Amino acid sequence: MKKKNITFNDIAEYTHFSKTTISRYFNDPDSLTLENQEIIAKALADLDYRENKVARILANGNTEFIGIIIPNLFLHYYAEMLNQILATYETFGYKFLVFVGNGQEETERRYIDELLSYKIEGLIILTHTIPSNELAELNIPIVTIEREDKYVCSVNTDNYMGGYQATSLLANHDCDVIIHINYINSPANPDVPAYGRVQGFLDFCKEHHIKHELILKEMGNTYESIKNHLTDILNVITEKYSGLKKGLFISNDTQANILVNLIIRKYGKLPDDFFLVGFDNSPISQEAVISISTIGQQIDKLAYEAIKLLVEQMAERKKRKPKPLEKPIHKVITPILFRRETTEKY
Amino acid sequence: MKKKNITFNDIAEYTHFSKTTISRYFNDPDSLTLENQEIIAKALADLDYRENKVARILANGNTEFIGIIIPNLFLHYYAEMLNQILATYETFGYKFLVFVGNGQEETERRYIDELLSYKIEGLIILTHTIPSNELAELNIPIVTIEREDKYVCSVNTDNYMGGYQATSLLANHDCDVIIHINYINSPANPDVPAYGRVQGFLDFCKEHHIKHELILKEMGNTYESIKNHLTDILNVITEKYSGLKKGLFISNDTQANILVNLIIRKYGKLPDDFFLVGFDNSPISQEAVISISTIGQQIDKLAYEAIKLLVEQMAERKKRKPKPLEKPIHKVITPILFRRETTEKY
DNA sequence: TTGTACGCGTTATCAC
DNA sequence: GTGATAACGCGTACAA
Repeated sequence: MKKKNITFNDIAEYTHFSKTTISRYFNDPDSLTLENQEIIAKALADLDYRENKVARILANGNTEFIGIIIPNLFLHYYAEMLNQILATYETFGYKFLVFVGNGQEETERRYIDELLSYKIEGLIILTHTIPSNELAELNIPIVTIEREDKYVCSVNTDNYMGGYQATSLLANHDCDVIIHINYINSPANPDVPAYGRVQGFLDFCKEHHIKHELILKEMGNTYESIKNHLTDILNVITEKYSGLKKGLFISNDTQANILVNLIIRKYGKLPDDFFLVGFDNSPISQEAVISISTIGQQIDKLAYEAIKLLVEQMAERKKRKPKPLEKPIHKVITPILFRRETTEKY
Repeated sequence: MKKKNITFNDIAEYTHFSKTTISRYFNDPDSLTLENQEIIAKALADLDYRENKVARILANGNTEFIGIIIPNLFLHYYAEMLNQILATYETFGYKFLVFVGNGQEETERRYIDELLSYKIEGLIILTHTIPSNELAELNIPIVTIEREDKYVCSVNTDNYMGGYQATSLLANHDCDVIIHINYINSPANPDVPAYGRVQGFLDFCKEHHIKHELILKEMGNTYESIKNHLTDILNVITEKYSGLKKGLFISNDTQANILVNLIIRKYGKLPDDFFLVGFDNSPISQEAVISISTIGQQIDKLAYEAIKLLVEQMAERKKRKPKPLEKPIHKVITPILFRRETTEKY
């Protein structure tokens, strides 16, 4: 179909060099004389040559592809993470093949197969679906971000410190009782990094002998569902801890915002006995009707370190005598506390 | 490096068939006897064969790659659009190579070159950077979404209808004056689809002889900057149209939400003489302290129709005698009105 | 139904 | 500095 592609052969004929020399022009130009470089450069322009990396892949095996499987782009956290990951192209030059997981193992296995068939050099996993021991068996450089990571390399936020910091902030405001609302289903799943938030909360409260309550509740994915659950929780708390200064540590800003709105609609303002800290530093935390104090994950750093860790593994693999990692590397990124109106009042 | 890859050759040796037969097993299995299919299937499992699509690309030219250049993933609109585009993998099977543009033409040209070097079969453009006449010259199937599209195929929301609907809703609530706040810089750039919103607003007001004002203002990209601009606008409007029922049509939900919050902080509630409609149906419009009426773009349909239109072009190109489009196809998707508390009150 | 031989566009190896 | 030739792994006439 259509007009023939210009290849090294055409350039070679046109310039009376060999294919090899044309190839060298791209991969090791200094090995050619300057004038020959110019001749070839001119030929490329004359013939309007466009490089074909697919052929290069077949010849040398380097696709420069990284595969990504991400749970969704609905949550700002994931969208921003993907954004930051894609931005590393400027630094590392790797191209990204992106799939959005749907929570079903079989589907995600299909995605991984598809990615492998394109000879990706490494894989970034953000979904929680496939256990890390299975991922490890893929025998390809892998880095996970904020998920169960026992058998693979990973980059995570220091969730424990985040939980500790959030609780500490509420304690500093002399809250009589501190309540942590988290959506993780099981209280006993320490493999999920986000569980660290719970532990940080619990440890701080115990160490400082602060009255506290842990509310673990799966609230569903729709706004209505979350709102209804939080309405119930708000009513219970208000009654149960009436007269006490209440510190609320909510495990993400979306829910924190919904809770703040419920409070505003109930009282017209944030009552003096309510203090609130979210998690994530989503845009919503800043743009809420009352700006929300929150623990921010350094998404740019998480993304950068993840790709860096992946690139290192990929580079190691290309050596003649690659030595595989003895055990997975787990990097930890420090979270940042943002003090806003829900704790500092206004 | 490492253990050799299993290829069709290995399978052929193992099964005493030829490479061709193995190839046929994948591309036209029915041409083999059932028992031979089973023999090969077993061999594939025994040797743990993994297919190599890169080699297939080189052989038959079909990469099944689509390139995407998107402005950012910060705005929910783009994140959701990317999500819906990626989701079409299940329908059409195309894989996506994604780049985030940064507004600089040179950078985006580099991205396009890189994409072309991987022999993408089609290109989806959401950035506003490179003019469509230049895109058209790439001589590859292209579909743009909600951007200037004079010389290329595109899918857009019916922005004119959206603007008309929003204004109509405000008029139905007997607003004395309707004000449209839009961030597009120039009032005279009808090539940008979003300009249709302005035109729809103006036409409705003129047809129905409604007092109106058009506020076009570049507000910057930071929350602080937008808030400051909107604070000024709110003060001016409040004073200028004191005593009148005011209908505000804001060109996106993020800004609408910030404006609602400013109003709530000023009055504690949405005063009876304020009515408000946003645009986009972002999650924030539903989750705002007072849920915001808005014009929703059918992002799923936009994405699906864009890929469908692209796939059709790509298919046409593979025919022995492809006939190029005489002129670009522009599809239009109807927006949907969501009535919420900022107009229906509560 | 199955096999042979060649092409896809580049890189790697070894010569000169 | 430069060139000839063989990979890389699969698809596809054409033949049998």
